[in-house]
Amino acid sequence: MKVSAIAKAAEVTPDTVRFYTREGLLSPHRNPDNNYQHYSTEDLRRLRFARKARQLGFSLPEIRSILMQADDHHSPCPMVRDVFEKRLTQVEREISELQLLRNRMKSALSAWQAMPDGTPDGHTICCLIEHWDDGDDSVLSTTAQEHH
Amino acid sequence: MKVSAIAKAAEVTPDTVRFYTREGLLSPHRNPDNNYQHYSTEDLRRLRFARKARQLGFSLPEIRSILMQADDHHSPCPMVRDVFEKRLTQVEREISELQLLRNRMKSALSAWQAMPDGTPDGHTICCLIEHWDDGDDSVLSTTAQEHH
DNA sequence: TGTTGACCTGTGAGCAACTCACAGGTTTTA
DNA sequence: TAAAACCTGTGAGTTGCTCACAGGTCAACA
Repeated sequence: MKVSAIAKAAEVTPDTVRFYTREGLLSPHRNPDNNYQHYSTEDLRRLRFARKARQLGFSLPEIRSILMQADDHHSPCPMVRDVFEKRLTQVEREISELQLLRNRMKSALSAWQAMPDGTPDGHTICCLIEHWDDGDDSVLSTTAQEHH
Repeated sequence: MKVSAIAKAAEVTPDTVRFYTREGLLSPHRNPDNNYQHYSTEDLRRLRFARKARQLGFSLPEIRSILMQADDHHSPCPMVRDVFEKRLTQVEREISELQLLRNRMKSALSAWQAMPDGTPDGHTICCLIEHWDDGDDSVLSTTAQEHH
């Protein structure tokens, strides 16, 4: 298989395939005639595995070490269970932080219903935000940093 | 105020202050004697405003344009209401995607209770992940990409 | 007066996981 | 035979910081 073929088979872009190859997750061989990469069905399995693992929240370095352990005929499963549980905890924390944020946004929004827009007068920039009481319990300090 | 002073007053690091200055959110003047930056209380207000807006999920470009509108004596509030509502929608979508992920992780975890670890045999990498049925409704495709 | 330490300066790289653009070589199709 | 569609690697862009570096400035103490 060439890049586009394996990419289509795993439902990713050719760029992602090339990226994973650079990162050492896939090891195609090269056709000396035209310098093209050739991917085996083994590579396809690895690629699909990597995508599944990504969906479960594993990082690329984590996935790489799982693959390398498997290459050495060591079972990566205990490590997987471990990282997986840590990730689950993380997901639950993210959820509750986002729920907190949502609640605060909703109450801000309803508080704003009553407020006029106002024009900046040199003392206030946007009253909506400045007068928003963030009730900071400092649990949220790193929350909203990673949205799209 | 010098960098460290304004940073402490707004509870951020001096690096963040310098970064925001580079990004044009703050406009200190410079002491020609020693080349140091001097921040006014106006800058402090802007910095605090920016942090509040960040907590609410505004991006730096968004914050910059709010500040610029305010500098021009146009009220940024209508724009704020607009972006804010879009952001709320986004937060709610993120929450439900994360909840979906959490549920799938939990059921995977309990399914794994019964499974042995197994050693890679060339046909399987890590049975835990490979045998995980992701039940992909393609709503999750971009979900787990932005954690820590 | 010297020197130690704490501060300041700007710039450039690093993070994560891609995505896109570029310039050039190859293969397929009309 | 020539255009279209593919392949190659590399380098930069994304977001919001954070950290490192090399060098300049300043206050205090011996």
